Amino acid sequence: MAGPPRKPKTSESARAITADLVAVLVAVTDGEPKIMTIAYAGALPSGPFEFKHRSLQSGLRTWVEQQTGHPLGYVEQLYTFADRGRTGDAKSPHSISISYLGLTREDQVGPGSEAHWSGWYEYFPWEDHRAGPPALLGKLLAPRLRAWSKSAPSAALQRERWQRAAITFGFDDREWNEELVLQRYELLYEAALIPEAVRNGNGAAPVVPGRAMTADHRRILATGIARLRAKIKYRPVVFELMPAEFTLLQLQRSVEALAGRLVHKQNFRRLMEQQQLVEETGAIAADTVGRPAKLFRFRHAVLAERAVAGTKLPLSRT
Amino acid sequence: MAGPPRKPKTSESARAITADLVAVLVAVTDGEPKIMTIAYAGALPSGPFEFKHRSLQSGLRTWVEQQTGHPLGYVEQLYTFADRGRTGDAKSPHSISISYLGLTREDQVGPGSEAHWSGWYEYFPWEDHRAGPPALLGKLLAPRLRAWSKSAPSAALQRERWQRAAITFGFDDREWNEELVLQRYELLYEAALIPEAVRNGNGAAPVVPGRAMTADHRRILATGIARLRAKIKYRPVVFELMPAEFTLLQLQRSVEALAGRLVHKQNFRRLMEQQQLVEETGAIAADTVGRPAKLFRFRHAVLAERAVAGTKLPLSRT
DNA sequence: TTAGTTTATGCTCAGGATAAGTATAAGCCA
DNA sequence: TGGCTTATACTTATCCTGAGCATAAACTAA
Repeated sequence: MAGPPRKPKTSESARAITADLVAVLVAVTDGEPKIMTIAYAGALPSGPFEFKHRSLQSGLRTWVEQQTGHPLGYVEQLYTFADRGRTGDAKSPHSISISYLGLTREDQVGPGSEAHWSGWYEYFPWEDHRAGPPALLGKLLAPRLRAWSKSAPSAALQRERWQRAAITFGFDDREWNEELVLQRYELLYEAALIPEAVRNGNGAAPVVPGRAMTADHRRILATGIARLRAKIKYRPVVFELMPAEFTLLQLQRSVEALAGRLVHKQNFRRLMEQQQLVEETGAIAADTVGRPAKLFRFRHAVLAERAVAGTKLPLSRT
Repeated sequence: MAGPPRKPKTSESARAITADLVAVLVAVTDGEPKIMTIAYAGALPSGPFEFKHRSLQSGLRTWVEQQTGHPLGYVEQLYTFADRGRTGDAKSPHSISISYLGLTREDQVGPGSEAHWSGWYEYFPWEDHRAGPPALLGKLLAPRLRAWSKSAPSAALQRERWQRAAITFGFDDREWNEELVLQRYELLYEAALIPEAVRNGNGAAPVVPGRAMTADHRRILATGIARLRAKIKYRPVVFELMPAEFTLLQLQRSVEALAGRLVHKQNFRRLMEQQQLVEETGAIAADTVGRPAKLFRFRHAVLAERAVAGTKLPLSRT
């Protein structure tokens, strides 16, 4: 091991990169899904990963808790991105983004910082089907995507494009699949219908409603929403977004907020009951309209009792 | 923007790290699931991520194809790890590992290199339930885990430990859940029953069968197996592991190899049929025992026809 | 006081999916 | 020819799921 001191390995530094942590922090307030944003709602909170952190996850928790002043509950890794030119500057240090999904409650977040809660449907207006398919789907997206399909060089490609659009957006009487958030975003990106896709010049292409974000943050957000929409169907994660006590309707509204579609009330209750995910607190909800509802709490025991709790959602077809 | 030339930002380099790509490459040959290994079956293939690669995924494809001499089919990101001390050497450059799952066929892999195909149940003997629960489950694992449970400081903790063991391994007449590969590995790790957990000194603790791997490669493998076992149930990915033409029994055997458990033959065929995942080639399989079977091929059209193809598996309870 | 509105909660029903079993067909080989 | 193996068709019982009907319990406006 002894020997002449060596020069620092500069060849190594050619491969050196930096790592950023990006968080999709979700809360549901008054039946609306929110995400934490910075930079005037134009970016997701992110910070550098430093090696004083024990692990990626603890690094994320550390700075999120610094920013929000409150411990983070459920955390799950989403995806790692590292496309060259992500930052648009070839000279800038190359960076890898490791994204996470985190669940909290809005009222747990302290003041200060530039953090801000934004409704997530501001970024994806076409994803909210709680009041039926949004008008912009048929009025705006369908014709634009049809035009994009027609612009393909061959007839086969034209059909393929429209088929993809129809499947992901539920055109031509197909069913709406709320989990295809990312596929829809990527299709719109490919069709150059959103600002991120036409950012670097290329003229001002026609653009569809929905707020944009820096870099690929909106793509990360789409990934997070898709993951969460899939997860609530087989894991009891909704409860991370609920207060300690809640009525079944409040719980249902939260699920509907995330899924972007309505569920059948009676079936939803039947499911909650037979899976024993909740238990009555004995109290009755105050300040409500209509017949008073029982208050419930999450049965934390289920997490220990079974490994996978199938929290199926009775989604309405209408 | 003009001004005196600045010194290179050495403060930045404090955060500099390197990124490695690690691959779980899966094939199924003669009804046995295999993974590609290097270093005498003691490590997963891995390589540095360099920024000449356009993206993480293309970086992976590039060096996998260099090593195996054949293009890679299905690829999916698994997880990104970055725990400090992963390498055990605090002075070594900090590194992030981004792991991928890739599906191929063994016969597509060219010669040369130190690559080698190993049966994945060599690393996880307790995961193969095709011939019923392995003997070592009741004979070895149950008593060891029972002892570990008993060694907990409090009665409550003791109960909790055994409950976790029982749930993940299916003790006490619980059902075996083939998807909990990672949870089982991590439990054994926590109980210090596998070499990786007692590697850094700590004396020679009792150890359970199953080949170990360098660093956290066996954990990554467990992640990959778990992901694949979950995925075959709702996405038609098995076909990536099959030759162009196959009999339904061969297809079934591949699924069973991955899932580590048997499926009901008649129901399996019904499912394949009604989901229209395969179509007859018209030919009949040669060199078989028993009644000759029709040959089938994957209907690639389904990938375009629907977004999510529910390839449910009719798993046997017996 | 009553009709109307809102939410809560109990119950039924039909269709589909699923697990499992029975039965028969079609090859081979001793 | 009988026995073995695999292929393939069909049946049955059960459970899950979506959907709707009906009733209860509060409030409010006429």
